[in-house]
Amino acid sequence: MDLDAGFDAQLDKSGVEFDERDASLLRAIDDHGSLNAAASALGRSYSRSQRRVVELEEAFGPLVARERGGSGGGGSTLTDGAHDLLAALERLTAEFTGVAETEETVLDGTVVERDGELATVETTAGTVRAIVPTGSRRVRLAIRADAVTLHTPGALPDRETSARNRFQGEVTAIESGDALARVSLDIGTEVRLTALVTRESIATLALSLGSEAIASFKATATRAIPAQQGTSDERTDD
Amino acid sequence: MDLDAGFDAQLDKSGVEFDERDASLLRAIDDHGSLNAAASALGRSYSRSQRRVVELEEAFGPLVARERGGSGGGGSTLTDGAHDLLAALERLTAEFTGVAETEETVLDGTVVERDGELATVETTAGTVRAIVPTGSRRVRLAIRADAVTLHTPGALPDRETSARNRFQGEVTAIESGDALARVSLDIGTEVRLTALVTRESIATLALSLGSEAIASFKATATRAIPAQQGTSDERTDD
DNA sequence: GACCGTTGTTCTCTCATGGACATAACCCTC
DNA sequence: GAGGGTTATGTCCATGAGAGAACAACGGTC
Repeated sequence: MDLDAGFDAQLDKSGVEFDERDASLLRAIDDHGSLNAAASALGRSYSRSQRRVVELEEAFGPLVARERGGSGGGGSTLTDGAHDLLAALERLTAEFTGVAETEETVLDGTVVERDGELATVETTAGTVRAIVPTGSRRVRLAIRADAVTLHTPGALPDRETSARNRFQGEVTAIESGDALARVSLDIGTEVRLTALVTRESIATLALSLGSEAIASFKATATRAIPAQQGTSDERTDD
Repeated sequence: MDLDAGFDAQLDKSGVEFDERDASLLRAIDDHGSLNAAASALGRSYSRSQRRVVELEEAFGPLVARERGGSGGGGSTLTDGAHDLLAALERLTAEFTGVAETEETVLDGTVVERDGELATVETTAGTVRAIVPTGSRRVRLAIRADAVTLHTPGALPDRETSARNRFQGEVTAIESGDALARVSLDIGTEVRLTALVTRESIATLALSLGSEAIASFKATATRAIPAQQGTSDERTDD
């Protein structure tokens, strides 16, 4: 399936959403030194852009220091708040991009024990600790490939790390890119557990097809979603 | 700042975007057994909903098995493809939600070496290996709290794990929730490195205020974004 | 064959978004 | 005081999304 994951990131405050379109407007103001030049550079109307700035400022505080009259007619510059806002959205976008591009392993399971937002989930591969939204018993766990750490068997101390979801398995595939590689592990389930690691790590861990490796991932990095009941017939939970 | 991170997840195929609104339509069809009942249950017009289904199917393949005439006049059910699509969007949404809620530590740095998409970045806290988009020298690293693993000092084998970004520091704060806790580490920089771990882990690692701990995180879980030049006065680079 | 509730198709109407344009206010330079 | 380029504000129009209504086609049941 050539199915692309996309998104539209936004920062929300007091019901007003600051999105990528707003960000490009602020950046254009920063670049051109005036709201007028910014709008025309973006091919947007001045009036809408100006009103949007006012709208944003009502929620997010001062963003654009505007000056009219004076030599050159005036101009506008961004406030520190605007720069912070831009940086925040940029960061959020980067994070989302990471998620959208990252492959993940999916395990179905049932919650057997819960302690607040954390739960113990029984899956076909074994028990997993994960963050589970309350109210769901049958869940689907998504484990991001970049959250999986690989180790050599026997080398991992049992009690001295905070990552304690652990599966041992056989390496069934290694796909190498420039500097990164995707390692698939057979952990006794239909689906393979994939880990995204550097090629460097593959060398130092001496990984090759057929070799044994331990994959570990943190409970806090494992998010669960309620399993859709479409196929299953169970609705017995609370 | 009570600034909420939000998003709008969508799956893209052949230029058509399948978003949450489409998902709710499919779910309503699944629930009510007919496109007609689904549309009116959602308060939408039938004609639009019907057209949207056709539009989606042109890109994503058969989604709704429609039957007209017959006893009861007919009805519609979802295909397996539709269920898969729903599950995929649900998963993506769950992932994004995780990101939006997760706190992160930000480090500024400069790229000193690059190997494909992977780069070595010099930061105030030390050198970090991270995934860096090509073309940027000054970057800002975002390290998600749930991607940071904690260890007791000395316990971590040097060469036998694939997580090799490592910082030792002193615990400066522990905020405990029900089952999770946020640990702040002083790693010699202004900003604290925060890790999201289970309370259980805090106990087994014997963490307390003032104790030393090692934080490690994978290069592949560390994404960089080009640093905006706004506040800084350096513009000497390319 | 009539009935019925569904799917399919087409039309008009409304509403929100945003561009295009005009005008006023501003304030420094000349 | 005139000029000039900016911010600020209002009005008109094009576009698209979606509601609503009307009507044909369908294929079981009665």
